[in-house]
Amino acid sequence: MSWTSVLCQSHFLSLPNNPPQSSELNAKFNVQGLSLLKRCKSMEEFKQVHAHILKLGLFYDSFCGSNLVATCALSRWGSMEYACSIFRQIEEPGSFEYNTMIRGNVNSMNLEEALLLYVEMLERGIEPDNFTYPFVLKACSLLGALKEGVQIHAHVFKAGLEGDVFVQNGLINMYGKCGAIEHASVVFEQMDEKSVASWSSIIGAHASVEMWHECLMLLGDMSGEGRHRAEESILVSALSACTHLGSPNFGRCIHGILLRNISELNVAVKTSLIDMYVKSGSLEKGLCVFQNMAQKNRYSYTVIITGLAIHGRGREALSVFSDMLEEGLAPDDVVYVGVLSACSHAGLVNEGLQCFNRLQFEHKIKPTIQHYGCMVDLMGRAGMLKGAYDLIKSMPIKPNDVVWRSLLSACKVHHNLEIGEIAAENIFKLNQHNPGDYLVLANMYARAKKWADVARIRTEMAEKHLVQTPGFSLVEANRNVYKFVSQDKSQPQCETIYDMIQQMEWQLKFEGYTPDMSQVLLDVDEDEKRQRLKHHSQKLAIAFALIQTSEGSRIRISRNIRMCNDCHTYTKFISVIYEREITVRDRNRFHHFKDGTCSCKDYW
DNA sequence: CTAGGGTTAG
Repeated sequence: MSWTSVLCQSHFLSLPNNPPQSSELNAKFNVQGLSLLKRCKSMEEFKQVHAHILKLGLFYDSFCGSNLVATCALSRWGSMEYACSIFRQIEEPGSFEYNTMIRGNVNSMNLEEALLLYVEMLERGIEPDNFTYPFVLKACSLLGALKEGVQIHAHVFKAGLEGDVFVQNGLINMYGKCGAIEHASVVFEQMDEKSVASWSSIIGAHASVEMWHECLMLLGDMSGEGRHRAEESILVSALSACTHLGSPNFGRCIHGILLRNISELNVAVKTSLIDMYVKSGSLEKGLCVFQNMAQKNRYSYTVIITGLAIHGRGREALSVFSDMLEEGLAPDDVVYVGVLSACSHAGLVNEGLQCFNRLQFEHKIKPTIQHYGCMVDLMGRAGMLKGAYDLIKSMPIKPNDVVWRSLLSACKVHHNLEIGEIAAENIFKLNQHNPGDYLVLANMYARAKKWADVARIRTEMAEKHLVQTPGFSLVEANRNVYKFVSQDKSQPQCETIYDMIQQMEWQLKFEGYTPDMSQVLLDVDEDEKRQRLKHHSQKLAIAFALIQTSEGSRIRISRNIRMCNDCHTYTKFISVIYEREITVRDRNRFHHFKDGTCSCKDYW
């Protein structure tokens, strides 16, 4: 039996021990050896084949050698170290060998190594080609190495490859990941022939620097061109844009596109969908998608837990969290932010404290500033002001304005001027000068009848030219969004709205509502205060929606700032009197008013 | 004669 036929029988263990003598046989061996190589299914098997080839003295055939490296570097079971050791034995590696090694290193995230190989290649006078650049660019993008990326871009020009579509895509990604979005756009715009990958890259790049509006514009441009159909990755970026822009209508359109074009949505897409629905107010839709997911991962659990949290459904959030642990998924810091904020929004003090302990001691996560923020919030809302303050003082990281602001607003709710002053002072010390914080402090002084301090704060505000951003409420009706500010008279139906307010007021009184003026900051008499309170933006928006939308339909309102206590109570009454579900979204969470109660259980 | 190119969520 000749040795070649033994080889053809495919088992390397039957390789002969005597190397063939003639060069013709040697060449034949390479063909057989190669097919053998390619059939390897594990590193173990591969090493044995390799040993045999070495023993047969056939290694230095460059074709076979290259394939050895390629197989070892690129297959799923490959080992980069081993590939490297073979690579280093090749006397004159060419661009194929370097490309292979660079790619293998990028795949296994040895990014610096990949770049070093690229440099070595240049030093040895080996010309990188159109397959080299996409990989080294990817290494730069994963490293966020803008400086190196720019250099490589220069090399691309020198090599005359700036028109290669794959190189261009690589450049767009590299610039995008390094945050140099203008450069990414320049490359993109200069492309003659854009591929779907180019669109995906440029849209993803805009998403990664949070240019949400541009994301959606680009998607529009792409569809307008009509040459490429949006694929999953693009739509994930677009969904994320909708979520951040709070644009549920557009989000629903994208859901439609997905359903029409893609048969089975992947985990990433479903996760973005859930996030979009939940953050734009449709918790139920989000839950529905979540429950229909065959496989879930950390991301999916995070969005649903965070979603339940912002809707005030703390208990359910905790139960989903325990499902997650039961599934064997390890929680990370982000999931815990969701869990803790769920506790804080729902007033689950003991559970929150317990989770904070588990996070540190069971799951060995170092609490971040956000976790501390949640805990301060949790304790503060529950009236444990001293505890919250002590926690801040004991933090191993420097507290930021967000943490102090949580404490400040807790002090406002629980009327603790002493700690409130400390909190405010610390915010100002961080060079944060938000009119809102000054006003909260002024309000607390006013309540304590410390008029001199009120005046002092007001002068300070004037000196710093701080003007409070006016609160507004957005409401959807007749497929349009209408904006109301307090005391708004700019709407054409203004009179009807104010008449409606009168009518509502009458009914409210009948049901036992009394205006709560404690949060009106203006220095005016009681009558004037009462008058002002009546026409807060949210009330105008509700009146408008009651007139404009069909009976029994849900009213959705978005606000830029928290609503005052009075608007909260008022809306509860309206929900029962007019039999409407009303959803109000403020900066942090959703309030669902129904049958006279709010999902936040007056705890927000 | 060889391998190979982009991207996705909290």
